[in-house]
Amino acid sequence: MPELPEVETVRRGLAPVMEGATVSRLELRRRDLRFPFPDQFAENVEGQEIVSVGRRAKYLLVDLANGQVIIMHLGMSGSYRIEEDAHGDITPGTFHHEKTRLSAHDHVTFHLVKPSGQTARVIYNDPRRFGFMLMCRRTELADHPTFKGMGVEPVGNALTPEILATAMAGKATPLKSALLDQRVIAGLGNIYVCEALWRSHISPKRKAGSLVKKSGNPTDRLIVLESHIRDVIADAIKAGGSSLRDHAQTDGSLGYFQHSFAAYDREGEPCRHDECGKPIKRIVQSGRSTFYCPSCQR
DNA sequence: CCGACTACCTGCCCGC
DNA sequence: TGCGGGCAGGTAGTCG
Repeated sequence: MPELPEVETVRRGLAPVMEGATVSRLELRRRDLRFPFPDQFAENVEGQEIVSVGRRAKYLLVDLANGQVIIMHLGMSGSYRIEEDAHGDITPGTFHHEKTRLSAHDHVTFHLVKPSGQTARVIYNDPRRFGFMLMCRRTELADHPTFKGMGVEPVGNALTPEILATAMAGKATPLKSALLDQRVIAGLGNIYVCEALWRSHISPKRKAGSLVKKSGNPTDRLIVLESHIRDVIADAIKAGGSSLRDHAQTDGSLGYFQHSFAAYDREGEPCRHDECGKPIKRIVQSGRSTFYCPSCQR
């Protein structure tokens, strides 16, 4: 499911439940997802208060009071759901997990106790198990291999046309591939790259370097693209992300940005640009589907 | 150093 | 109805 807007939506769902709560138990139903869980994972998490739930690119970051941070990635099919007990639901001696109805791909459960004494469970489900959980000290996060060399966020003011120009100057690689490179922009994925290019009327096949002037400055078209990247990400976050296939938010509700797709997954359907209406085409670039309008994306 | 390709894994959808 | 092939939001490792 997840590119940046979906991960941000998940973060916003988890934060109110997790922040300030203490992890009474971390239940691992297998020894690995895509990678083995960290050594002493449960031991390092159990008993800790959760200080905050953050995000970097497509990663969720759960800060613990002991200075460790859990780095979580949802892969392609990961999702979280929250089960909250009403106050007083749990009588002493009752096991929390007796109330949980687990399904086949529920791999991890965070058993939580809020400051009020209310209990809750945050359950990670991931059929394909491309997701993973890592851990490191907060102070070493920036040097962690996962984040070292990672590019800027396409939210806020971090991304600029100049940054894109620097990254793309002289590159013969297709623009689509350059935009998917997490070392340039962190958090863009296949859907939103296609959408941003469509909004910008720019072909995904164009050479990345063709949007940079000889002086190294961004062309006007690159300036347009940069603003559309930020817009489409902001629009998608506002819509609660995109819910494709079985994905849901932490409360089970669905994002609705997929209804706003103009290019992604619309092969053969008419281009939505005014006075175009030509069919959207699907091609494969570096092994992944690209959807675009050959008529008005140049 | 780069870019292209493959592996990882399950489920769904489509055509035969 | 059943089955095989293709495809899916991701990243990391290998190879040229």
